[in-house]
Amino acid sequence: MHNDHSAPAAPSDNEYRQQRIANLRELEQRGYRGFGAAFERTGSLAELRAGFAEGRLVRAAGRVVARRDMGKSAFLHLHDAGGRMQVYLQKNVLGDAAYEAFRFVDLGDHIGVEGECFTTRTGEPTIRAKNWTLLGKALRNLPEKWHGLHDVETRYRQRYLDLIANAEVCALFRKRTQIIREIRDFLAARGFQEVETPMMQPLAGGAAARPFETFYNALNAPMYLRIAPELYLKRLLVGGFDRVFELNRNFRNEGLDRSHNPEFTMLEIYEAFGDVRTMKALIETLIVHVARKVNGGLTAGSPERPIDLTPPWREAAYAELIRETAGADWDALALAPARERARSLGLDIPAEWDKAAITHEIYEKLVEKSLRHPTFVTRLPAHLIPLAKACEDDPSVVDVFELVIDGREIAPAYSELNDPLEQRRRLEAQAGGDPAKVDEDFLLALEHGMPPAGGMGVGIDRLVMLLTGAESIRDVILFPQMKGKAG
RNA sequence: GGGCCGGUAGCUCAGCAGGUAGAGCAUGUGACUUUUAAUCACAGGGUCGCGGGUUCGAAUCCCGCCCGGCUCACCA
Repeated sequence: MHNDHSAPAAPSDNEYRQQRIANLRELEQRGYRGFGAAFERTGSLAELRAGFAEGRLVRAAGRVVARRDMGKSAFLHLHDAGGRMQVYLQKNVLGDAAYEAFRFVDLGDHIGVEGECFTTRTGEPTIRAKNWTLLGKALRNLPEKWHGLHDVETRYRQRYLDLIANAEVCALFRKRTQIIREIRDFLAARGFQEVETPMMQPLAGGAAARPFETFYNALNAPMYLRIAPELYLKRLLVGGFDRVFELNRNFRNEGLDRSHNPEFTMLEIYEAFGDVRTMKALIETLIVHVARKVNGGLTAGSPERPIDLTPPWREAAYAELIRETAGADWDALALAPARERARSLGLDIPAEWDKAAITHEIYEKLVEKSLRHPTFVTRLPAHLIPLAKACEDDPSVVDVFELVIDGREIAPAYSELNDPLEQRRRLEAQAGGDPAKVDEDFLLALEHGMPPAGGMGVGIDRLVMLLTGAESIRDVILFPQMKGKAG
């Protein structure tokens, strides 16, 4: 029992909190409301700065993040999500009572001010406050103004502090929002209909992963959080929706690391009468479009590791990439020399592995990681992917691609299997003889006829990592999963 | 799960051949009506992640645990 499931501890107390509560009481006695009502602003701080005009009367609100007190006058910096503005307080302008009361405002408090715009002799656009009002008292100290908040654990656990202290984090999450909006607009403009399918499912299908389990009392039945929306989206293809997509959360009861969070955002797209080639054209156009919109160009990744998204992207067969890494004679090698070849490439190969397993180890450990710029890997071995159609010229490989960028799988796409009899054989094999694990409701839908279709999944968090240069999935999820804190 | 690194004031960090815990910012008091990392003077502030052990004495050494980061492995 490592995790602490008890109720969170009461907030810790300290001298700063006591001091701030005392200041709050002091302000209340002077007629201020500690936690004020709505405050009509002329604009956000960024808008006020953009529309700055000497002598203009404005109303501004924000968090006090810096304060330079000089006796009978003081400078403040107000801060909001998009910008910053300097405010000048003068005793003879505000009057004695309002000026004195301001002594009890702390860094971190939200205030509103009204006053005229002017420029200081150092050239800083500034509001000369005629009056001020308290909008929300802060009872806790903020991270330090200069060094900011570095502690990674605090940044994730108390993201609001990260957003206050680190402007680039704010900018990254704005970009994430923009990316998702561009994707929706792009797909809508091409006739794709956004749909919502169940997140709570009686069987967790459409992928191979451990699901989170819960219990629905009214039905007296177990339920699972979805690991993929795929089987419901295919039911919609049967129903005649010919272009659908869903952009929402999946849940997988697996480990946590730099590229895995138990809940993550997935885009799944299905196009009736298409196949893997229509998906290829779609994803290339989509990512190029989004990169141009949010990055202003086709360079992605981090400055240390730039990625060139200029189309057309490379397309290469799985076997071809293996030969590039393992030798042109790889296909002809017998098991023993193949094992020796793989070991000579630095891989740890157990003696009992067959050649297909060794080949895939080379792909995962050497080939995939070396594919920095976008590459469509096609014609994967059929045994790896049970839900795709076989290639017509070679039944040992399937008609799919995996889009790999910066060594990470960004989007797999298939020519979807629409043969209900074949689908039943594969699902029954996957269920390992347990009929309760076969999604009969899905098979019933398929038996009513699903058109041929191209389908694709796009890991949105990983796409955001690519377009922002983030190195951890935790940097692109506002509230990433963390272990419970004990001790 | 293995290895390595880390957790000290609200924040950023020093201190670790064992000898009563430090700095900067922030906070408090005082001075200052164009500052912007404001400046000047003085002051307060700590369960050194948690629990054991060794020792006259532990932030420091040893053991266990918690949390985080990197990395390898595993799973998909």
